[in-house]
Amino acid sequence: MDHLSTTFSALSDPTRRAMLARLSKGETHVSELAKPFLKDMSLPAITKHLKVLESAGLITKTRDAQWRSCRINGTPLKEATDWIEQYRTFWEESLDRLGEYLKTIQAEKKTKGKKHGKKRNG
Amino acid sequence: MDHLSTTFSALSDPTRRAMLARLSKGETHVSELAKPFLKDMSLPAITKHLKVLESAGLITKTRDAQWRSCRINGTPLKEATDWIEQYRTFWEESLDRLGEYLKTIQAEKKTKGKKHGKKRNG
DNA sequence: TTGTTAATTAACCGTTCGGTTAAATAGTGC
DNA sequence: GCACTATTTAACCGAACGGTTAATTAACAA
Repeated sequence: MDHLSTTFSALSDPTRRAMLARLSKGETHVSELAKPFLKDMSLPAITKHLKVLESAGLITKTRDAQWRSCRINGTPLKEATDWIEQYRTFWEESLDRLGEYLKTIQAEKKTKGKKHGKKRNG
Repeated sequence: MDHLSTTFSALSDPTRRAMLARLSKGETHVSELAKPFLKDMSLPAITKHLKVLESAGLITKTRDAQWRSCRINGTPLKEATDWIEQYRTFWEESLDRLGEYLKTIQAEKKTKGKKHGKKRNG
């Protein structure tokens, strides 16, 4: 699988995004990182999620005695955001269109207001 | 599946990203959009990909006689990029670290330069 | 060396994914 | 109505996904 696909795929799971959210507040070892999720799933499940994040390059693990410390790595996120960025016009454009639309109905309201002798905001 | 997961999942396939790339150059109907992919897969496969993009809200389809015209919609991309944005520090931080590193080796070079009577840029 | 804790691996299971082929639906035009 | 084009749906298939439990590895500590 290509790099970008791996990144987006890794980000497409809420558990993994929650893990990144936790790691954004600081480095931790697996069992501490696991705590909030152990109500919902087993430790092996967590190991798997971490492996997905790691092979996407979104985290790195360092051995610290019997603990594995996890740290977030932003590089793939930058690549993802750079890819999305090329489509920026498509959400700014629609905001523009929304602006146009609002102007249009505003104009219509004014016209109707005049017709019906009703007026709003000048 | 939550909105963000659906979006990232839709973006995690290279065929679908290629389709968005094509659509970013303008609206087209399915069969024209399909052309570059028909070497690699069948039309039903393309229908499926388009359905994934559509249910993620990344495209909208409008009926035009017997053709379905596809148009890109940026809104989910904005949501995705907004989510990623909160991690910006994690790639800028590493660039900072790179900066620090460069300054360090620059300083070292200067020292060495003085030692060897070599100097660069003042 | 034996026990304890941390984490992973192995083997398995149901569901989803990305593809296929064949059939069905829908609109155009003679 | 019939043929043609555009597109989707149905049914199926193997591989990948997200989870499980049980067993294994690895480091520390008594």
